[in-house]
Order: sequence, then structure tokens, then C-alpha cells
Amino acid sequence: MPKRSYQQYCPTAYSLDVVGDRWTLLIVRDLLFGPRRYTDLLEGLPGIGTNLLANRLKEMEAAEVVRKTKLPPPASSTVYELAERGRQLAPIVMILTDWGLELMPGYVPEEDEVPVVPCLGAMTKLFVGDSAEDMTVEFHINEEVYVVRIEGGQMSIQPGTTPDADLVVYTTPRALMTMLVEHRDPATYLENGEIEIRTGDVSLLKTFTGFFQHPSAA
Amino acid sequence: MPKRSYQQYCPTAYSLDVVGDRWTLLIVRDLLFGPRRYTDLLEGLPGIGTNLLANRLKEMEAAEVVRKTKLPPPASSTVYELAERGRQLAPIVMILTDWGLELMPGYVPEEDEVPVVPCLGAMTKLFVGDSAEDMTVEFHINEEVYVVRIEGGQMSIQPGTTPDADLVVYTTPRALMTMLVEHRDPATYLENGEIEIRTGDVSLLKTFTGFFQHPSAA
DNA sequence: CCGAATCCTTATTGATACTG
DNA sequence: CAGTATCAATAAGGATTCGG
Repeated sequence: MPKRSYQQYCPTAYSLDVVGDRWTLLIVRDLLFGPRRYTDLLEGLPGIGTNLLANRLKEMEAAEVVRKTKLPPPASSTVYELAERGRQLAPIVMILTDWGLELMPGYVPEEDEVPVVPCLGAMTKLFVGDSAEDMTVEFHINEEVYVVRIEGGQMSIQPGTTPDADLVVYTTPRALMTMLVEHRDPATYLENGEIEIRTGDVSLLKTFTGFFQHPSAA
Repeated sequence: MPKRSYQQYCPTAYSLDVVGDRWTLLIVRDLLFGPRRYTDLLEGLPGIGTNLLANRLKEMEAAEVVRKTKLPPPASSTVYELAERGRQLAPIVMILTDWGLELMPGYVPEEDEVPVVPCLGAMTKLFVGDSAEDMTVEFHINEEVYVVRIEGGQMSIQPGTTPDADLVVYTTPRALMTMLVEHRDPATYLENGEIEIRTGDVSLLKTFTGFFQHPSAA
């Protein structure tokens, strides 16, 4: 069966033939911070339906947007990662993210409405380096672990742990997300158990969230 | 009926809830060079189906991406134009265009595969100002007329005519497009009647097309 | 468990005909 | 010209199954 196409001799249309289908750009978003397994993707895309994810990944692989590889032993799990053409789509996801920040609703989301990757995305987009002091934070978000390092006004996000964290936080995605986007007070989440601080203290967490600012506030 | 949504508390997903549906970004593309009438849009989007275009426009209007206005008398036709939020999507269309240039096939397209707007898009994306000398060209593409002015290495495209054109060309979209993208020789098209020069001569047209270069050639 | 393939129901689309 | 209305063809969503 021939894939559906706009049938236009137009670069924009050719692009959308490849990445314009439902879910495709969200898959790119989910691969922006590193390789993911099939099931990670499924979890980050509630509602996609496993057959559709499999199809999309196959199409994206054929278009050289993603690549399927095996992690080195002993992990050895098969993961999907962005190929070169896929990495070139990062600016699009970035602009969509900026554009969508204006559309964020004012309500507190349900817990299953906030996948992990958007939190990382929001971090990169909302970070304002000007007044940021150096610090290293280890975030445990659901089952995933990331090290966020701020150095000289620059922020980096790496998967994995670190021995030298100033702050180690266990959090749900929505707690993290709403603290970043709406500067919601950590106290509420510490009380209901959505956030737990293992190393460091609340004041440090508040300092950290202070480094993030909605562009409309500028 | 509630519109289908990704249901994610994520700026990227919110954006795609609005502009991620089939055809939506192509409509934005078609409005990038100025207001268009309903039927112009239909013509630029072969295959869309008039009900779907009407739906999309309604959704985009509700999302304040496009605005519906009336042209001043005596034209008085209703047109659609980009609103502020819509204009902010221009960078996305641009990146998609860059990305899609790599995907352009090597064949000569059918005539009805090339709408007018992609030609204007290709012009803006492929123009290399470095060696460009000043000139003014009036293009009649199908029923539409545009003035392309090159001044001091800068190019502008305006709808309408001009009395001081160095070159006046009547052309089909595909002739123009393939000359820009693949540097196809005008001679072929002059012979088969797809291009007609009313003012100026072929050498000037060749000079003009020389100002455009595929990024991969750089 | 992971990475899908299958089956079935619902929602969206594409094409055409028709109307103020 | 600017859309509505109708309806068949497709694609998406959800549950279940199946092989490493």
C-alpha cells in the first residue's frame, strides 16, 4: 500500500509527508534527550496504540529520521535514537514548545497527563542563566534519573546519577512541571509525598526553580 | 463533539493539538506571502476537500492563527490572513522547507503538482544575495502576479505589478520551480510555451535564476 | 517483560454533489 | 465565490495475542 502523500512538488509538503503525521513529531520530542526503548516511548505517548507506534517507527527509520540500535552489554536492550536527519528537526520541536507555552492551561494536571520528557523540555526552554548560580541536581522522575548541572549560567541535562549532587530529588513529573511552569510551591508536594528530598533541602530546591521563567514574564 | 487532543500537559503537545493536524501547516504556508481567498487556498491544496478546508479554517480562526477579513472595496472579497500567532509559525514552515529541500525528487513534476506558493517559498529559501545584482522582475504565475525586487543583495517579493520591471515573465509554476531548484534551462520551456518573456530577454532570466542555489551545493 | 502483529470499532479524510 | 451536506474510503484507538 502506497503511503498517503500531499503529492505536491514542494519542499514543505515533502517534509510534512515524512513528519506531518500524527504522533511523529512527538516521537522526535521524546528522543531529543537521548535514546529510548519501545516501551519508554509507549509510556511517553499515552493513547498512541502499540501498532501505530510500531508503524511510525518503521516509517521514521525508512526516512532516516530515527535509527534502531542495541545498547552495549550488559543492558543490551534495543533502543531508538535520532539519526542525523532527526536531529535536524530539533529546532522545529523547540519552536513548537515556545509556541505552546502560551497555550498551557492554568489548572493542575492529572498525574498521568505529564510524561517525563516534557519536563526536560520545559527545563531547557524556561531556564534563564543570568542569575543562576552553579549547582548540581539529581532528579529521580518516575523510574528515570537525570543529572541537571548548572555551571557558569549554562545548564546541561544528562541521564544517569552523580556522586556530587547538591540536591537529590524524587519527584513526579507533574510536580516538577508545575514548579517550573507555574512556580507552584514545593511545600504542597512535599506534604502529599509527590516530592521527596534525599540530599539538600527545600530552600535549595526553591533556589533551583527560581532559575526558570516563563518567556511571557520577561 | 470535543476535538481530538494528545491530552498531555506539554507545550509541544498543545502546539500540535492546534497545528499538528493534516493540512494545517500547509495552510499556514499558503498564507505566508499574503492574504488568500478560500478558492485560492483550495487551489493551492489539491486533494484537501472543501469541507475539510472549511473546518481547518474555522479551527485556526478559533485558535487565533488566522483571521478572516474583507478586502477594501472595490475588491470586497473575503480573504484569510495570518494573525499574530500564525505569523509566529513562519520559522517552522521555514525549517520544514529547508529540511524538505533534501527530499526533492529528481524528476520533472506534473504541472498540477506545483502550486504557486511553493515557488515563492523556494525563491526566498534558495536566494543567495552575495553575487546578486539589482534587478526587478515581474512574474505572472498562472493567474497571479508578483514583483520580485533585488536591491543590494536583498530580495523582496510583493504581489502586484510594477511599471519599471527589467524583466516580465509569464510562467507555469513548475517551469519556475524547476529552474530555481534544479537550474533547468529556460530554453525548453520557452519552446513548449510554458514560459513567455514579455519584457527583457532570456539572458536576463538566466542571470536571475543564477542567484538561486540549493544549500547542499554550498 | 520487550517488541511487536492482529483484529475490530470508531473517528477522520477525501471526493463529489449541492446551496445561499 | 464561499462554503454545506453526504457518503465511501482510510487511518487511528484499544484490546488481545504472540514470539524472543
